[in-house]
Amino acid sequence: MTTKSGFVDDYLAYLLARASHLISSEFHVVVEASGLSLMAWRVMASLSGKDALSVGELADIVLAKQPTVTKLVGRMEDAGWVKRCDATHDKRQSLVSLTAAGRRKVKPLLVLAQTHESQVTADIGAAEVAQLKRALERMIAMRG
Amino acid sequence: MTTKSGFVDDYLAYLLARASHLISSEFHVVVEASGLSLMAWRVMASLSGKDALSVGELADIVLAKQPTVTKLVGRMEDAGWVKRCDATHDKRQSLVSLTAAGRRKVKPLLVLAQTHESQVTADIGAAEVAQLKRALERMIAMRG
DNA sequence: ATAGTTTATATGAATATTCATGTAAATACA
DNA sequence: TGTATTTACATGAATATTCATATAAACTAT
Repeated sequence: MTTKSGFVDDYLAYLLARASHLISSEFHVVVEASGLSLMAWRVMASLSGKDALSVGELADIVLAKQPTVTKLVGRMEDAGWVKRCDATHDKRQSLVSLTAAGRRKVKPLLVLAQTHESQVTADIGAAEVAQLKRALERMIAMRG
Repeated sequence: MTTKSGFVDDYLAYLLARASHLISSEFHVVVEASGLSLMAWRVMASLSGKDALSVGELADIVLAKQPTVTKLVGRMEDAGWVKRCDATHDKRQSLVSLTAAGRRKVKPLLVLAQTHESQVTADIGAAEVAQLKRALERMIAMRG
């Protein structure tokens, strides 16, 4: 059931939060089926492209606080999905990267994420989604 | 700094999460200045229009799990912002409503939220925001 | 009405997040 | 260069969230 509430209904911040939650939740089912948390998935997806990212960069990307990411990465390290190494140029930084096992783990999820997005796009309309993305990107670029 | 990452960059779920987080964070500063958590603000904003909402309805609206809301409402009750009463028709339900103090507390925030949204709209463009809202509403209506 | 099922909320234990702070490395500048 | 400041990360304590489950009320079908 989708309950409507007076104030929040037409409030941009709420519409964004609700739409985000909705889309994430759908894929969350797939993610959890593979034994990862939503946050762990975000970390691994973020690392997939790159060679490595610092804890601070990861925190920015996955929208969590630094201590949260430090501990999340610790758990993921224990699980064997990521590894850390100290940066050579800036020895304060802790660089996080996927292990071979991590890459194997996340690979099918990247495909499934694309599939999910394609389904959303099919439901809503390619033009509409493209427009929505542009609007979101502009918003992020402008205020981020 | 806004770090970009290969995969997540153009991923709809991520753009939504990032935009949502961005907008919420901006207003979060205002909310915290008044001594409320983001979740407490959501609850109080949701209750502002209505006479009362059940714990389940609130959980749906504020995008949290039911036990989370039960405990959040408990804390807010201790703080004096909301009160509970048992529903007459369905005695399983616990109906939550704002106290007089809660209404006084949230009233200025509702105004500030409008102000904030107006600022975002001014920055991004009224037409663009209207279009964005429509897209989000359709998405929510279709898949919610 | 009765038994079985579903639904709404509460609660304790486990887990995750956050705040405040500490440490060490980098940077600024006197 | 030496000292002050800032930055990046880690960590322990406090807080919040979630999972699993319990309870009680409402429905369903007989």
